[in-house]
Amino acid sequence: MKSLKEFITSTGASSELLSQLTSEIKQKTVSKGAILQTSGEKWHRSFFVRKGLLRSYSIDHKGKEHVFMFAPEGWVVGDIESLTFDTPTMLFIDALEDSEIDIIDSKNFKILNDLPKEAMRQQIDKLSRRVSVLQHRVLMLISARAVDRYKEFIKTYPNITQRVPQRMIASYLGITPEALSKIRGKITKE
Amino acid sequence: MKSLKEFITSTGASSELLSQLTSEIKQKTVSKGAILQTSGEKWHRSFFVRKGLLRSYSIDHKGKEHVFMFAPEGWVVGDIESLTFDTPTMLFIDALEDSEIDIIDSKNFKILNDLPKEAMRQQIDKLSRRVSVLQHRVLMLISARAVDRYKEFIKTYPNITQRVPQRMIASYLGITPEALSKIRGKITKE
DNA sequence: CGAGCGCTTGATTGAGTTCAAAAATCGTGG
DNA sequence: CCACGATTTTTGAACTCAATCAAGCGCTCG
Repeated sequence: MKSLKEFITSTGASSELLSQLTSEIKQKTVSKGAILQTSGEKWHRSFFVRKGLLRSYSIDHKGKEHVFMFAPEGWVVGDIESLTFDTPTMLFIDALEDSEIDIIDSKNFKILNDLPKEAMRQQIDKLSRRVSVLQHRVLMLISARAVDRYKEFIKTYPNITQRVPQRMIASYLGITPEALSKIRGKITKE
Repeated sequence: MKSLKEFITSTGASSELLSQLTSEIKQKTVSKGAILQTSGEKWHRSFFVRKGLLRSYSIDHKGKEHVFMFAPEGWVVGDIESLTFDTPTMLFIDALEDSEIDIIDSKNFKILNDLPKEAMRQQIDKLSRRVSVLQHRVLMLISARAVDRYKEFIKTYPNITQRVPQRMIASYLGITPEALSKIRGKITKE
């Protein structure tokens, strides 16, 4: 997977800007289980996944985890809310596999506003894609039964389905691991 | 409420660009119940609400409506998915009140890419806010009971709560009108 | 090799749905 | 401005899907 810097280079950023980025985007290797972000604080960084798999999730007042998203190769994960509005995040981020990541901190995020228009256009495009995905997920959550949400998930993310424990998929779908297990049982009988 | 054009003027767009916008952003008055967009087709326009209240929603295979969002004054509503990826939309849009709107069609959306950086930055900001809102909603949907989702809703959108029929709020929350009615009954008893 | 973690399976409980019907509210024509 | 029909909300009973609680199995990794 290309690094974030390579992506940005392709947008025609000035070499001056690129050298700034070089010094501020840190490449890092993390091992499975590593926690990259905890809730309750203001975090001003996002993670670009070059290799591996990250996850963001919240923990409710009962101590229950709720998976917000999985981020495989090429994805960016972070808390746009905390980042954009400078509020404490609700999200934890950890590594589900040994991963290679680029860490983009908020200074860079401000730099992103000095990027060429093409890079901004890409940013708009990425955010639009994100909105689409979330829109789709909201509609599924308010309109479809657990079975159908699961079927949709394995169809949309067959790759992730293989790499992630069932209980996390259940969490992503908004149901308990037991419920998902039973759903799977019924589906395979069909 | 300022018109969309006024917003764009404030970003320092060239007068040339503005005259283009003048000819392409159509101001319109629609009355309650008017349907502005239907699903199944590719629509390349968004609606900026200057006054009134719009709603976007999907209809499932059983003919049931599912409210995706409410758009009061100052909001933009449309299907970013259809718009960005040129796919048929799943969303209907209609007017819940007599409304004054600016219609931005996809040509203008392309023009938006020729806007000053400041306007693009605003676009990024708006999309980020949208992502935040959706993120929050997803987390509520997968982690909270109907009661708490409702309490959150009236806290976040007290204004909309007054202007919209219960059944649509129920739909937005992903529950039936009957369930919401019972929840309200219990809450007021407390 | 065993302890713990994750998945399964079953029994029970509870939140929310469905169906039905009454009560309240809204909108419209007269 | 009132009255009436239509829509919306409320209430209730029976049911269903998914949560909770609990126990057993299979893996793996320490």
